[in-house]
Amino acid sequence: MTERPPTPERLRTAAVELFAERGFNGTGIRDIATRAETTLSSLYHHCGSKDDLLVEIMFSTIEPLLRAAEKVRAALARPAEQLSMIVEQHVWAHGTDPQANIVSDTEVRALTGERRGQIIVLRDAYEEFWQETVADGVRDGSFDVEHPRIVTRALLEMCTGVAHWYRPSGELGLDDLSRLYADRALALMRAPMRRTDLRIPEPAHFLG
Amino acid sequence: MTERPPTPERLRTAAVELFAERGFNGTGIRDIATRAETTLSSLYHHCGSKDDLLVEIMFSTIEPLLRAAEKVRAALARPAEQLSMIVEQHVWAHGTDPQANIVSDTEVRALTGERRGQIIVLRDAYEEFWQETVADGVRDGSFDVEHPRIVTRALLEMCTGVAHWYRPSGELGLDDLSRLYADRALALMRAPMRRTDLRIPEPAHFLG
DNA sequence: GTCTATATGCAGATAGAC
DNA sequence: GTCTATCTGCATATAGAC
Repeated sequence: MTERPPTPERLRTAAVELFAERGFNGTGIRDIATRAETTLSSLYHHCGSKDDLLVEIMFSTIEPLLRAAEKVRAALARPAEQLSMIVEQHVWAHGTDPQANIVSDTEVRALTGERRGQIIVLRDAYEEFWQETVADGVRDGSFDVEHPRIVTRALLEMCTGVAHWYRPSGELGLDDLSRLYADRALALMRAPMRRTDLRIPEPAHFLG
Repeated sequence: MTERPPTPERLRTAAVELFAERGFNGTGIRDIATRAETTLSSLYHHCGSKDDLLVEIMFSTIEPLLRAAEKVRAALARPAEQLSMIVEQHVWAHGTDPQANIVSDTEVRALTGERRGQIIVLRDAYEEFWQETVADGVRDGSFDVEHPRIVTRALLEMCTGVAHWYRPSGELGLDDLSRLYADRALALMRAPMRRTDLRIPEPAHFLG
């Protein structure tokens, strides 16, 4: 028999689902408590305010991706390998937990003040890994891109979009999908090689 | 001297700005009336309910893009030209009125029932033009894509992302940016030609 | 840790004068 | 067409018993 997860976990899951479906401002704290099969007081006891809950979700979603990107740049040598790897990680993460990633990507505007700033710093640092990787590839001639900052942002948005439509029941599994995106990232950069020419770890390798 | 626009226009502009900045559910109807320098009753008089206002914004934003895509397929012969043209239109529109497009792309979830369905039908019809264009290009050998439906969706999301960061003061004007995206769309499809090899109208040509 | 009950304020929407 | 005043309900958050 499958046990019911503990209350804090149920609350977090319910919040992620509802924030993703209806948005942060479209979700009431009673909705969250009800879906988690507990009470309002229990929510405040475990999670603090509604804002706290959102920040926790965002932080725990973005931070592992940032760490994984750091590891990629330390572990892999060539820009094409690095870019493929961060693309695959990103797509894999967005396909594995689309809801948490939708929330992290779209609800920054619901935050204000210092906490908003902290999340934006995190997100910008993450984008900067992509930017540096592409810039390296342009420098060493692997990539052929005239406006690398713009094209990199375009790539990032293309990969993030996976969270909006991916379903495990679709035509591709998540590993194949990740490789497909990595291959198309190379195409976007007009790189001479294909994804199949590269040997890199599985998407989840650095996301531990 | 610059005249102040008429009340209905001021209300619409204020709603677009606020919905884009704070989201539909994060915006109060009093905020809209205040920013438009009028009153709550005036808002209801001109625009109907808050939902009506959102639907009107979405419809008037998506519908011109849909019509323009129709015209492209009727006016241009080759898939590479068609794809470049719809990419440029899309990027140009998203750069020209980023806020209305952000609202249209992200606030569908705020609608319910029939009106939600109508907007989704419109949006899906629009995406289908992209899908058909890419499919045609794969058929006639212009494009080299294994999973065209997935890659097309990726392309669409990449182009839509422009609304989130483009500012006229940036490194590229809107015409150059549109051409850049069209060129990268061809790269994404592993098409043999570049944007500069094609002769197509200006981005706004079919958006009249 | 979880419950019921409640404080407080703002949301969308409308009435009716001018 | 635009105003002021107001109806009604739900939002976030907390108090205090068990």
